[in-house]
Amino acid sequence: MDEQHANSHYSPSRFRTPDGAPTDIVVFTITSEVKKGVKKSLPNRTLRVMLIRRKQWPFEGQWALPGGFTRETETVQACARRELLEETGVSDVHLEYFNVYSSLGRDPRGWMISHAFFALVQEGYLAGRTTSDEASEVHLFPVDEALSMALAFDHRIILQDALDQIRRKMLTTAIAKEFLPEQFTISELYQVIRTVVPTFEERNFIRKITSTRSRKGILEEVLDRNGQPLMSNRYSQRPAQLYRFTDYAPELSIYG
Amino acid sequence: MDEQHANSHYSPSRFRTPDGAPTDIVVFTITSEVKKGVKKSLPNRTLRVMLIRRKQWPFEGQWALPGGFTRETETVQACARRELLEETGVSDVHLEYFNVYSSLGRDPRGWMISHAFFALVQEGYLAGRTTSDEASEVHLFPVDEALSMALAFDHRIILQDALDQIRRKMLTTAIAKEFLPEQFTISELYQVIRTVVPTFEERNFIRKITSTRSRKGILEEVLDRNGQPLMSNRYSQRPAQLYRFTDYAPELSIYG
DNA sequence: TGAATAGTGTCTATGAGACATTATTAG
DNA sequence: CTAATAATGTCTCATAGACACTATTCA
Repeated sequence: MDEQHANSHYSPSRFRTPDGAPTDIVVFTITSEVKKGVKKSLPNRTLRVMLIRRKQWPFEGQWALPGGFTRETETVQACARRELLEETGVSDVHLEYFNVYSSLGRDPRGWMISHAFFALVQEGYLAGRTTSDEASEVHLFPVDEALSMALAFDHRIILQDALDQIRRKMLTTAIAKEFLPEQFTISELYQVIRTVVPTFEERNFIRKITSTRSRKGILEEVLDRNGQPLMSNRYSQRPAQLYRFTDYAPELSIYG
Repeated sequence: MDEQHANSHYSPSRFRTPDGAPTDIVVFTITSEVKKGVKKSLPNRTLRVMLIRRKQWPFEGQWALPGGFTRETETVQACARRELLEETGVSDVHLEYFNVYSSLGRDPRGWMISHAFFALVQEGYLAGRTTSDEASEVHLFPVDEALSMALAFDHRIILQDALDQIRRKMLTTAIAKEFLPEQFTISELYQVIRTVVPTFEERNFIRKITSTRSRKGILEEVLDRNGQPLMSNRYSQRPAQLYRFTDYAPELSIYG
């Protein structure tokens, strides 16, 4: 294990080294329920986070974020991607590093420096793994509910930080697309934003987002083969124009 | 060293653990030189980064970012703050974590997961420590120059990432204040922004930044004891109004 | 026809952007 | 007076924000 430390100039090996570099992954998803008894209407959407009930010490029986220990053969990003695949079965989703947690005593097993990621996953991708069975070892909790629970380790803090991050990014980047199909209506987009950031409110949302000049084209209209506007009536009587995100990322500034 | 691992349920201890958790600190500063032969005029400003010449293996003799190994008695943030104080003598400056670096083989000494911070320091705070003596072991390089050098480890990548970060933050937050005195003129602010983000250009900068209604007060005018506007003629014949940053942080959004 | 969502008309005040012009002071 | 920076005048057009109104389709 110490073959790489042969060089006598290497002083840090005289000190204690970390007992592990785990990753913690905050998996967010938005679930949709159709309003019952109503005709075609927009679904009720809920921002949820995936938690796993721990089976062993420490924090046995408590809910915790999924994650695991980084191996010497992988980067922390690769570890997060591997753990996400192992625990949820999903790959090719938005997975982003956001902070490190190293407070003393955060893990009774020893000196653990944890790297926290958030993942944004479509509800459909998690099919089967997260039944509504409350006795399950894996469950999707509404974020508000999860924040009020006694989670393992410092996972409540990590969850809160992750939530702050995706709220900021929801308004300043196009990550809303991670919760939407490739083609969507303006109302769907608005609903997704509001589900993550309840304080967001724009009366004339459709005006602003579709006024090409100012937004410079964050969205573009979807056209069919004949160049005609493509509409959807999935959530409404009257068909609505479908849009998709472009690659354009506007630069934000407080100065102009 | 293993007394905390007594519990038999602790499986990760069977695996190899990291050989260290170093921090790397990208210390940015803006140096000013008065234009010679001119009367009162704005100084030439340069964004610089602090590098240290390594004295031992690995990368002996090459320039590297300051930093050091995290101890078991401190968080990585505390480590960064301690190293910054030890290597530059400064405390109470803006120090911010921005990324983790764990690619395989990035450090020939072993499995090192490095935590990267950037610090924003006023030129005056570094007095004495960074003489213009090229033979010194510590030197402030213009950022462009540093990026073209063969730095130790993956420090060129870390430096580039840090630069991207502060460019983004310069435009979306009030970190410009870290490079300015508490009271400053609009021209000084504009110069600082342009030094960090050369592509930034606003013809009517003073109009936008001082139109209270739109900016909702990022800046406020400094008044003297009699409630009269306080002016400065440090850089100009005609005295200019002094401003300071308020606590207001506008929320940015691509949607409205 | 009513419910539900989609989308437009219209008005005002404000802001962005461009450029010319004036103001203040040192030397 | 000139150099150098500070600041305002003025014009046009776009956008924000508010709110009323019309449009489309299903059941």
